[in-house]
Amino acid sequence: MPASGDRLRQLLPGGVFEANCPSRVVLDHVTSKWGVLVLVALDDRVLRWSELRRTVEGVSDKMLAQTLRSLEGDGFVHRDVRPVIPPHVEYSLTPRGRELVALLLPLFTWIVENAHDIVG
Amino acid sequence: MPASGDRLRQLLPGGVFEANCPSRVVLDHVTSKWGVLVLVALDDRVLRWSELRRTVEGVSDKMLAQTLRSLEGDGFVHRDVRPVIPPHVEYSLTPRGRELVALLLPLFTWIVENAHDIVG
DNA sequence: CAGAATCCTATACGATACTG
DNA sequence: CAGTATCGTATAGGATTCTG
Repeated sequence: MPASGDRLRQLLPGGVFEANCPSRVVLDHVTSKWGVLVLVALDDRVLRWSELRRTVEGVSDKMLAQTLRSLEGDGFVHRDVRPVIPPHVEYSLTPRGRELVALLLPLFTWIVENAHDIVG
Repeated sequence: MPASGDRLRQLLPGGVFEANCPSRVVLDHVTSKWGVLVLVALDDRVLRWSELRRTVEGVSDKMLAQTLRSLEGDGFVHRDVRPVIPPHVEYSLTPRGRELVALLLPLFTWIVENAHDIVG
């Protein structure tokens, strides 16, 4: 007979709250200031650097580059460089990135829809 | 005939990437360094300060207080103070918090399960 | 166009000490 | 027990400039 709190224990292995749990690293990348926004912006889309820069309003060159490198390093984002002049670079989600964004999107949508009630 | 990118537009109202969109504030609270961890720790549980402190390994007094105040201010967390000595304070999710965590949990679970492949 | 490099600042964060 | 207060630092993050 499951006690309170067991939903968590059923879903999660032990030790997920440990300081050295590898999930903390990934969580930090995804939940970084611009991580969620960039990932959601790439949902079902292929965007160039400049498009991404314009879409995610307020992000600086430095942070966009840093965020994209981090997400690329984790295998969420694919960077496609066309060897032309002027440079043409396209960003898109990898299969793993699509898995992640599929879970991110309901959360993001809920926050968007409820934000006004929450902070207003 | 929906083009690529329309899944996003179907789910989300316009302007969600605008710098002054209120969702940014809520998103920042939830995805703060300790926000997700505290929220998930409270899933289906009522925890006292010291239990929360021990559960979310590595969090400092200051950050736990700050995170809880932020989440309480957004209406995700309920703070129940028993007027006894020594003090007894219990933290739990509000209905709104439970809505949020219901969406957070699949994401968190996926990250935990895949973290090893991603950073390993 | 797509960044890298540099510089600078705000603040997020942690450690410690203290208190009703 | 459940915090607050103070202090110090690291680093996240922004503005600007430069380049293949």
